[in-house]
Amino acid sequence: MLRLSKLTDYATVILSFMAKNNERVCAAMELATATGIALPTVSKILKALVNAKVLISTRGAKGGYALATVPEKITVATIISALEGPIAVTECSISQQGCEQAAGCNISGHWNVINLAIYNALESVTLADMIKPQETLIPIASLYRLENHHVSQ
Amino acid sequence: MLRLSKLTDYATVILSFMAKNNERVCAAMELATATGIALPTVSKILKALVNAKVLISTRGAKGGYALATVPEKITVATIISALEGPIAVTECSISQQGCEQAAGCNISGHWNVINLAIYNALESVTLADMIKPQETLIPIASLYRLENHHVSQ
DNA sequence: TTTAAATAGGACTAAAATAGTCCCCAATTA
DNA sequence: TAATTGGGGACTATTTTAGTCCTATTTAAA
Repeated sequence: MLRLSKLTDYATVILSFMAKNNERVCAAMELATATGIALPTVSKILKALVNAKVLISTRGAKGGYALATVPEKITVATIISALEGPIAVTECSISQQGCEQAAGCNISGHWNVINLAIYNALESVTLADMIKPQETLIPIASLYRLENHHVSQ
Repeated sequence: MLRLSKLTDYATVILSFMAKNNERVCAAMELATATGIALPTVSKILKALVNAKVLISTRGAKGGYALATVPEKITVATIISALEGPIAVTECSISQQGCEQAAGCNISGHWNVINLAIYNALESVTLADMIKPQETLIPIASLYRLENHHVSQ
């Protein structure tokens, strides 16, 4: 299904909330309450986002988290990478030493093309876009193409 | 990491082999031998591809599997959908009834934009492309952007 | 008509990845 | 110095994925 993890999904919810309160420093507890996500989970996500330099943290009383930059500069690609590592659809795209199927497989170059296309798509949407009211909502009809290919497995 | 399943990866290897032997009907056993993937696993993948109408099967002695159409018409998006279901990065993109975070989350429309971008990328590469010798190999340098965002988690 | 070869379908087990929780430490402020 | 807040990492539980196996069905050929 080519799915993102739940944690990544949560991260966008948390970051969206923070973007709307742009100036403020938010404590993990506050974010947990605001989003309805359990505190330990929120903490885990925030730590990953700090490591990826998406957020800046302040320790101690009155501490908390704040966006490291403006929402316009935080891309979806960055958020996904922060929680899931590099964006690559196959293992062999990451480890440079090719796969065990080397005999039958010489298609890694093509996966790279696909990776790049996906990366560009993810890089083109920012946190600022995500908190916009959905004027840009796309017509339902165009989504049916996605469903057409579903096969119960 | 936004990763495809191993089975999907195997499927591209199997289909690539078949595309190169275009005319022939291949038995599961033959494909297992050619690709080095275990027979039961190959079988499972072939069944899914038949369900998705990517392959046509013939039962009985001298039976086997053949491509349902020319490699030019089999897209990566179709192959992925066959093994993993619809291409959608978040749960809420699939079930139309929104998520539990409804209060804090009104970004599903934006996920849909992302889904569509990814889908288009996957739809633009065909099985025929994948079996081409890699004249189109992209420069290593352009991939470094992907790695930059890696964060150990 | 029988036998062998092959797929269909689904149940089942094993392995791996993900999600979620918890604890103890470090830093900051009042 | 006490209270508050994040940092880091270990740990458990859950879910998903991978992989195997069994039985039925179909077909070609002996």
